Amino acid sequence: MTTAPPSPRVLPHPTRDEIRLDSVLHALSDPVRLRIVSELADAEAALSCSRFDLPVTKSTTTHHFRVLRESGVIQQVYEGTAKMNGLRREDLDALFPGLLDALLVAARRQAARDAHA
Amino acid sequence: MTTAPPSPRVLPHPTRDEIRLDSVLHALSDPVRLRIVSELADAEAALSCSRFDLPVTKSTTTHHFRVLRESGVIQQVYEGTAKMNGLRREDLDALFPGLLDALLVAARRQAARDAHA
DNA sequence: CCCGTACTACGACGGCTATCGTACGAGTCC
DNA sequence: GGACTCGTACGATAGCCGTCGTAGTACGGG
Repeated sequence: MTTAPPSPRVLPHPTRDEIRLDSVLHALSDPVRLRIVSELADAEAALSCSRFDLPVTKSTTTHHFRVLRESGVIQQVYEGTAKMNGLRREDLDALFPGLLDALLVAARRQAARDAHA
Repeated sequence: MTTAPPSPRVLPHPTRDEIRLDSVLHALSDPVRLRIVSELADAEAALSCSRFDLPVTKSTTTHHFRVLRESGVIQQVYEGTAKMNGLRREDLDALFPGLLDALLVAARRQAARDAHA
């Protein structure tokens, strides 16, 4: 058809220079997204979206992953039907040294406090 | 009078245990508030609200300071007509070691990038 | 006592956003 | 081709939030 058939199989990511601290913090200020990032960091490898057991529906999950991608926190690539997610650790460390690690430690501590409750 | 005379001169703060990472990150995800925290860290001493030159009205300023206080990021005490603000560095460092420093460095780097733009 | 300064309280408004359901497209496997 | 899985797009909804203006309170000084 006349309709341009733009294969939406490639996803837009911000370049390293386009990553903004405000956006990163906003992305991480949601409990669901913080949890995603924590699990991703523990995995040390790219995970498909469906590998996460989140307390929201699939629609909402898609939304959260997009927020993380558009803020530059994660990288997403299609692999067959699955979409693999990986932390953009290099970029984040280069831009904001120590921040990601501190955030991950903080998230772990908060989770521990919550468990003890 | 019969009216309980609750001197509103003392402000409610969360205890250290009540400080939540989600709330802290949310508080810091606003550019205005991040800027307040940066200036506060540079000052190394308590500052009155009016010491800040922010691009919002006084009403909004009050709002932002309240968010920071209620999330546990800053401490506020009245001193005459002024309200002095200080970072809760000890509490934050105890709860989330390294986080505040990493955030301050990140904020400084982001500001530098913005200036070069 | 009156005024000025510092900050607050309240209400309003517009915009963002987390959530969902449903309908759909892209790949894989039989 | 047909069915199944993974993920998307779109619309709707409800709640939160940043912003403001105005009116008001608390404190200190003349």
